[in-house]
Amino acid sequence: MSEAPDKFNTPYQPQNVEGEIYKKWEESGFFNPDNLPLRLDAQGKQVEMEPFTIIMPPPNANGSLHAGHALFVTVQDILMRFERMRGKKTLWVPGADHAGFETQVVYEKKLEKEGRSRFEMQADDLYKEIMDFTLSNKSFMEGQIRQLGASCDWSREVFTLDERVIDTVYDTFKKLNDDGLLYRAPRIVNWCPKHQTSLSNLETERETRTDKFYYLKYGPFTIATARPETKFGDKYVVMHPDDKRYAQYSQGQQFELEWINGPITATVIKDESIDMELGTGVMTITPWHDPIDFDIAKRHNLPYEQVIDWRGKLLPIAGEFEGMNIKDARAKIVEKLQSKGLVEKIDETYSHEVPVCYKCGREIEPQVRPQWFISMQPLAQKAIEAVKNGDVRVLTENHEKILLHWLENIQDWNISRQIVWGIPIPAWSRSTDAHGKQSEEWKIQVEDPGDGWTRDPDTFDTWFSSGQWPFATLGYPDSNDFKTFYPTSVMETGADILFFWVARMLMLGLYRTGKVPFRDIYLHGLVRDAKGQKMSKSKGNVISPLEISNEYGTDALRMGLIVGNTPGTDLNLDPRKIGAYKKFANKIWNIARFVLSQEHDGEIKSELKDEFDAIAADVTKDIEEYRIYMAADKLYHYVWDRFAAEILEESKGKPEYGATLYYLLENSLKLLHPFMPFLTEEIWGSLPNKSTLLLIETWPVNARN
RNA sequence: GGGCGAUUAGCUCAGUUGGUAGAGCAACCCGUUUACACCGGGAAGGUCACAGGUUCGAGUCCUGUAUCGCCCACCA
Repeated sequence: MSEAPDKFNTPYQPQNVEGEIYKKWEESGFFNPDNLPLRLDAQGKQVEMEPFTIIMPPPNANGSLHAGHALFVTVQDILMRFERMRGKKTLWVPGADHAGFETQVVYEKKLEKEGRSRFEMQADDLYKEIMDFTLSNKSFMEGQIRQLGASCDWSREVFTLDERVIDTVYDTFKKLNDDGLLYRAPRIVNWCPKHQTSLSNLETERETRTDKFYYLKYGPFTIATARPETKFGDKYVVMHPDDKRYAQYSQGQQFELEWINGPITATVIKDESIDMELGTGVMTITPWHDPIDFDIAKRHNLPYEQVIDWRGKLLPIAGEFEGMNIKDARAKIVEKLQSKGLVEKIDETYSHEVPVCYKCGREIEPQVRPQWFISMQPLAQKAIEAVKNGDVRVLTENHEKILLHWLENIQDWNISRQIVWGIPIPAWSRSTDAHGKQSEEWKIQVEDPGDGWTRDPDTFDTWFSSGQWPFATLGYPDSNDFKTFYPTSVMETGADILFFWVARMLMLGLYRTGKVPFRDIYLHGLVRDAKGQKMSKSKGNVISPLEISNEYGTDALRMGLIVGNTPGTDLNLDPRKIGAYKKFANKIWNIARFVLSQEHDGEIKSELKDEFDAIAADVTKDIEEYRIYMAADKLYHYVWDRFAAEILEESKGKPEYGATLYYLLENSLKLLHPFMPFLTEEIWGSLPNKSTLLLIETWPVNARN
């Protein structure tokens, strides 16, 4: 009888081995594709290694990793370890995201707690403070990614504010300008009065509200509005040209009327965008604070005037209401309208949707502000083609539909943000006075053009730079890495950032490099709590993956995140399920203990080998086709129900099984390694005659091609 | 308003191209004969939302209904 090493006398204790194992892997250098051992064919000739690349979605360096991070690290690590063992030249590029607005919001909350405010700080000081905050979070976060077992190449780690990333972003901005796809224009933007910045459409959410709907007398008309506080400057009344009720009024006709702060002159406008069914079929317009009104004003070349300031207070145009917060002002204004007999009726049950800031929930105040916009349609068109002709494949099919639908209805993208934490926009302006006409001249460049020029104080939307991540990280256009590893193999990320990030990467990648940035898009769903509720701090149901890892072991956490989790659908993370896989880890541990106590002599039983090889082939196919949840489940059942429960029991007292047991153990460890890397590596080190790491062992099934 | 999805055991969910329903947890009975009590054995539990259709055969494909959910959108 052989003896299993002493460590097998106690149950498997992940906390004792994981740190050491990770250190061994990292020090081996094999996370770096340049150091991988050469593969030789049967004739001893060196085999050309096919690249396999994943760019890790860079976690926001503003806090701890959450369950979603643990999920993507696990999925990607499984693919990387699988392909590495299959002899591919595997590169997994880790990163960290400065996460512009997101991080600034986190930092502002911190400032608030300290009784400070960013609006009282110098931009440079604020920037420096957030940088320190971000960098310390970044190194903290890197430790957590290691704890989850990520076999990524730390020597190639990229931060979204690295110089070469910024340079790439600047080049793209300039190219967009040169190609006529960039414009600066006063447009209605989504303005958050709390955060004092504009936001893209994706950064707003909708809330259904029941508000009062006021029917106001406007000269001979009745207009309906939910926002009387915006109506001070309304001097145009608009109706549909075909509306018979108002046929007697003609375009441009003027009339006098008594309004909130006195008599005004109004003008009739006919516009086909008016819905005759809604309200009274007549409305006045507030072009500065409403997108529809803005479009009407633009079509008819009407002036527009700001009524509400950037902090949500009324401007002098409001007369006696100047300086009031719009919320407080509404009731007072209605009171005054009522006293003047201008309120016809009030509908108390008007239900509508209002846009709110996705961070603070405050109502968005549409404001006109000159911003940088990208004309998205030409970019989207290329992306649509790439999806349709299969250059990029989307998992799953329903996400492909969602993506295409969004791309087909794309809107121009506002990439200016009025925050300091981000990449400064490389644009300079000066006003010129040509022929008595004031106008603004812009230059797109990083260097100061000289006297009289002022730099745009805004920064880029983070997603504009993130959208260039795959080619920026790989050193487009000249580096060897770019030539070797681009297009990358898989983009694996959350379905919730399909539009924010994946779609933008696809469009900008195609635009800059002419190639798709990734071949496959693998989207995972949201990680919810055991009951299927969204995790949130306020509910107190947030499950920290690191705590789970400490309690049950990283391998158990990984299995719990994978099994039963089909791509694209949400996953409920139940600690009890993780507990089940902790038991599985111990089961494998004890299988090893038993097998190591046997002599490994004799013949390998061919029917058991064939049976195993069939499972191995099956599992291989599952991983190749991204059914990793199924591969993990199959291994679980083979190892427990077949190998341990039947084969092992059958072998007791029969020494001729020795070689078979070793064969099955060794190869099971290989198959399990991508899923449960720590445990399998630890056992591998205890097998006789094993001097190399399991990390770079050869996968038991040949690659398909 | 438009789009996408879900409905399978008490709970949470799998079920790859259509071929007599599966897991984890919970609940029930039994068992400490040296791999493992982080265990073993056994039994129980589902008209696969509903109604039609295609098929020799449907949880799986098609149509409709109901309920739930998600995403997108400038209705005053």
